[in-house]
Amino acid sequence: MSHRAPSSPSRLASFLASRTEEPHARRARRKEFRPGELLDAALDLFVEKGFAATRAEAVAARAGVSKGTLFLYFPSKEELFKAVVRENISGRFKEWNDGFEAFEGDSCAMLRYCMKVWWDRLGAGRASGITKLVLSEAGNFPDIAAFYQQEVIVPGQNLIRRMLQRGIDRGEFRVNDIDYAIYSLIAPMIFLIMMKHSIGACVAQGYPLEPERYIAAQVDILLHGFCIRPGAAVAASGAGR
Amino acid sequence: MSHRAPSSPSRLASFLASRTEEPHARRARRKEFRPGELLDAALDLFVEKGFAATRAEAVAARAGVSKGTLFLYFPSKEELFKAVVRENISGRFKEWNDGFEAFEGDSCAMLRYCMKVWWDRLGAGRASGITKLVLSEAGNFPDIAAFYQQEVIVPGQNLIRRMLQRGIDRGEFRVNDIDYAIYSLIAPMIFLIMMKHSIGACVAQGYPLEPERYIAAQVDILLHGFCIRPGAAVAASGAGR
DNA sequence: GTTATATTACTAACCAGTCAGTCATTAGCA
DNA sequence: TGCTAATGACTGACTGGTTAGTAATATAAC
Repeated sequence: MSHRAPSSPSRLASFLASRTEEPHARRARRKEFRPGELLDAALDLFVEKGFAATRAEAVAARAGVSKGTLFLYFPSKEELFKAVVRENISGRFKEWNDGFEAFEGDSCAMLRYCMKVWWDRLGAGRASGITKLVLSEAGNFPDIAAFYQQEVIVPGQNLIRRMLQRGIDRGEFRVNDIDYAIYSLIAPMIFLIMMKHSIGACVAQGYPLEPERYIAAQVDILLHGFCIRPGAAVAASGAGR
Repeated sequence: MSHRAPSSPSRLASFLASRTEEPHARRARRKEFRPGELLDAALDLFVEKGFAATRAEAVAARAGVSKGTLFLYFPSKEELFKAVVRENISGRFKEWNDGFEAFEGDSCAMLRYCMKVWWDRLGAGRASGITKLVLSEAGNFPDIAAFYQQEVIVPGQNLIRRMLQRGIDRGEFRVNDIDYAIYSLIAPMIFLIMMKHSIGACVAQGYPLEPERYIAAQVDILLHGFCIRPGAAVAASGAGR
């Protein structure tokens, strides 16, 4: 239990390092690695069980330390969670913004590209479970909701808005109500996240919802709604994948 | 606390009845009213706090009884929850099916009509909070998830599928992938529910998401994607509202 | 007075966060 | 090189508080 094998590359590195240096170290002093290992364990458990149902002791155990050590590095469960969000989501916005700024090509292709990038970099990984967690437990933890709102939701919506605005400015998108058109992109993403981390993950359905196929279907419909020349653009970008 | 004023019409009726019949009845025997009052209180609290965070004692207190009485009528918290679902959701499917069967008119109008009916009868009320709850806590309560799956999700998806099939059969909808087109309808509904009962309800945003406007925007985009003659149908049904 | 209904007090089990103490490590010294 | 003292990372029992469900007791209704 306390000497379980690590599952991620970064954890593997420090694990092997500690093994070779100190073959039996049950109480090894590894100050520099603890925060990262605790964050990694916390992400796993928060995604699996949610915030309220994740026990601090379980996080510590998964990181190979005792509960006391967890509270040595993070002042509370809530601060631990915020650190997980910063590590896995908000800290990566700059990279996504740069990718958006650098994009060249028509806006239909950009929309399709963004959905794919979103899935590859966020949706498909563990981090999307954080979004599910926040939506699920916002009502019971208003501080977390407010934190997530300003740290993730506001920047995310700004990015999508600028993407739509680019399409309008270039004369490629026909959008009546830009404030609500944003949700046409967000809703399918949120739904996919909920399916992946909720009902879809625990009920043995006959239909496991293939993400790529789902995204393709949603994007096709969105492009019919947004694009001024949908037929050409949809066919072109569809062939490009 | 135990004699708080009731907040819904049905509860008001039984409350007044008990007051006039028995002016001081602290321990009145009202066997026939208890289950309904408990279910009503449970719906309120489950929607407000979720399943895990709702305390059995709070449900009992809101219904004006002690905790022991709650367990006299429902063998466990989980059975109480299932009874709430039957009372508020699965018990109403027949009515919705009948409404669908009786619909006359083109399929674009039907799609628009169904979204509106869904919002008026389910989304706008307390019952939509149950859907949010199940999606939020499915992972921690697999029995509840399985129950909801067969009791609500399967019948609901069947209804939507038949609606799309009707559009295809009548030559009004162009749908490539009917299994995934279903999600194009479900995703905006689920997203709206999550906004209403999660982040949207607890964070003081500048944008409170007007449901009717949101639904109108989504339906317009869907009709552009589905309808074979979107221009005419969208304009016509849009004018009809 | 009997019975069905309702209450209260209880059990057993949880869990975040604390703190007094342990022990691996290292700095200082001979 | 070998010994001792000081450090601080780490531990786990403990506190104070929580809650689903039960059992003994009380009372309303007939």
